[in-house]
Parts: sequence; structure tokens; C-alpha cells
Amino acid sequence: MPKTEKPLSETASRILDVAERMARQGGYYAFSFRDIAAEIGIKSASIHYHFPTKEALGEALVTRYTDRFLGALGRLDEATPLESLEQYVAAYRQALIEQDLMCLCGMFGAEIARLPDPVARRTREFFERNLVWLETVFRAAGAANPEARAGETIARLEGAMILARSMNDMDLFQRVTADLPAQALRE
Amino acid sequence: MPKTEKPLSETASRILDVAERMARQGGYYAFSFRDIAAEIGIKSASIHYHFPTKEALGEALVTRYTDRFLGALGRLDEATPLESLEQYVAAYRQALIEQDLMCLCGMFGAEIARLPDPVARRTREFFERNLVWLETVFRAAGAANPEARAGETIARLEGAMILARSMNDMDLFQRVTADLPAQALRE
DNA sequence: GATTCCCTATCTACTGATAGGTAGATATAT
DNA sequence: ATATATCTACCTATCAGTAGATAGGGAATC
Repeated sequence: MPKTEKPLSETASRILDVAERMARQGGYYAFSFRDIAAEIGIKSASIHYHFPTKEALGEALVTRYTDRFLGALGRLDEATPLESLEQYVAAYRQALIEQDLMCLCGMFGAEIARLPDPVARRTREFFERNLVWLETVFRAAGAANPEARAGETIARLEGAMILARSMNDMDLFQRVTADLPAQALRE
Repeated sequence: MPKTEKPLSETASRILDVAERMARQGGYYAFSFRDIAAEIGIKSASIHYHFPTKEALGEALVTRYTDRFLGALGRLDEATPLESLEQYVAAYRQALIEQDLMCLCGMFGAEIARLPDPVARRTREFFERNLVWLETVFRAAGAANPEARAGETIARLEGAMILARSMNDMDLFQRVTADLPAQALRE
């Protein structure tokens, strides 16, 4: 029997929800046990029952985010490379426009030099797994340099989120990423 | 007589040096008066003499960074668009590779939702001025959509810094941005 | 030449708020 | 009875910021 997923209690997942939102607004130092507890109506000590340390909470945050993010992408054998890329761009657009939040791992990636090791490691895993997914797409499309194309795609999307949020002009994200799928496949 | 630049004392500029390095490693919440003071051998209260609040220090940080960054770029009338773009990419590469630091405004841009207003405003100015500079380059090159090209360029460079640092593979920055100048001008 | 005054820059000593984390009591449900 | 989940009450460390003393250097005044 393979490794069993622990089901994650109602409270634990509400803690993660609030922490994720705070982290995606201001980074690893922008969420605190106190603030999370206040928002969901418990005491900060109770959070330690679910996540013993901030490091553990941060790790759980990135793990859940990564699994959800990649899980939301469709199966590669059921779409053309162009469709897959369009879906990938749409995943970022949704995070930015609908939730008005930064990508958690774009945020943590910027702060990586000051992150606890386990959190930094999980953040790297997010990018590794995304690179693999994208490289598969570009390889299927017959791209000459799938690794570079994959990196360019992630870089442009993460950067476009930062730029659009900084300029307080969410439509700038659209203008900067509109031709990404077609252009990347043309290279 | 136009507005005079105040010369910025030796101590004040050392404070900015240390704060900038810390901010570029971990963001706005990763530098503290105490840590800065300890590193340059004064007491934290003395920093308040030079910068009354953290907000003021943050603002000075972004202002100096922006002026230096744009000041280091050559004059647009003395270079071809391709040369200008290569120089622009090199400016980011230097910050990442030689200093092993994130772009200050890429960092603050990610955190912008939790930044004090004056710091957020200065961060936006950085991107505004960079967009203007790049749009000029792309317009000189006869690009069809200079605004989109300029945004793409910044996005890819900021994102590539995050990606390379997250993967702890600085050469990934090179691979992801190597063809940026030529490719952007081809669009 | 000495004295007074002011400006610069630093210090000591402190405040109140907030941080993550811990010990141990308590309540509930199986 | 035990496991789950929360609580109260506390700890130590750190945070930005303030008040007020101190020291040194000019420059003006006597």
C-alpha cells in the first residue's frame, strides 16, 4: 500500500487558506500565527496543534499549492501543445485576476535566500515540476530547445504578475502574455 | 536654481548599502534597524537620525536604486536598439550573477500589496521609468507594439531572476534570457 | 584668546506592540 | 480511558520608534 494522504482537518485547511492569502500578498514574513488565528476565530496556540512551527506551516502551504496548481492542469495526452500552453497561461491569469494574488511560489522564489530550508526546498520543487510539465509540452511541439522555452514561459508569467500588480494595471498582464503560447511555439 | 541634491552622508549611504542587500535577499520585512546598525557598528537609534522611519528608509532605498539602475544604462541616441537591449539584459545579469541578489524592485513588486504607500509608489515609478526606456528602444526599432514588447522584456528578466535563484542555478538565467534581445526585436 | 551657542551625530535607556513557541488545563466525543 | 482539539497564561526575543543626555566642531561674540 502506497503512502496514504492524511485528510487535513477542516481547521487545518482553513489555516492554510488564510495563511496562503497572506503569504501571496506580502511573502513569508507577512503571515503570523496571531493574525491567522484572529481571522478564523481561534487562538494562536491552537494553530501549533495543527502545524507545530511556522516552518512546517510554510512547507504545507507550498506543498498544497504545488499539488493544486499542477493538478488543475489538464492531461498532456488529451490536448495539443498550443491548448496546453493556453491553459497554463490561464492558470496564472486566474490567480492574478480572479484572486488578486501573486503566485505563492513566485513570491517565495523572490525571498528564497531568507526562507527556512524546507520551505525553500518545496519552492524549488514547484519550479522543477512546472519546468518538467512545460518541457514535455515543448518537446511534443518539436521545439529545438524545450528547456529554454519552458524557463522563458515561467519567467514571463511570474514577471508579468509582478509587473501588473506593481503598476496596479491587471490588464497589463494580458497585454504582456497574450501572444505567449503562439510565440513560444514559433521559436 | 533647481532642486539641489542633498549629498547623503557617509553613514547614511552605508545604511542604505546594508539595507539594500538585506531587502534584495528577503524583501521589505527582511531588514531591520537593529540588524543594519549591528552590521555597520552603530546603535539602531542612530539610524533614526538619518531615516526617521522604516518607511522613509524604504523610500530612499528604492529612489537610490532606481536612479542608479537607469543611470547605468547608456544614452539611447548612442546605440542601436539591439545594443541597448543587450545592455539592459546585462544590467539584470550583473545584479544577479555578480551580486547574487534579486532586483530590489522585483522583490518589492512581489510584496507590493503589503508595502507602505510611499514605498509602493516609488516601486511603481521604477517600473514606469523602465517601461518608458524600453518603449523608446522598441519604437526606434519600428516594433508594432512597443508597450507589449517593453512589458515582456521586464517580465521575463524579473521572472528569470526568481527562477534562477529558486533553482539555485544562475546559469539558467542566461539560458532563459540569451535570445531575448534578438527575439524581442523580431516580433 | 577665551567663551558662548548651535548644529551634527551619536549614545543610553526605554516603551508598547508583536513575533513564534510552550506548558498544562479543559472539554468533547468515541 | 483515550485521542482530538481547543483553551489560558506565559515566555523570550525582536520590532520600530522616542526621549533625553553627551560629545565634538565651528562660528560668532566678548
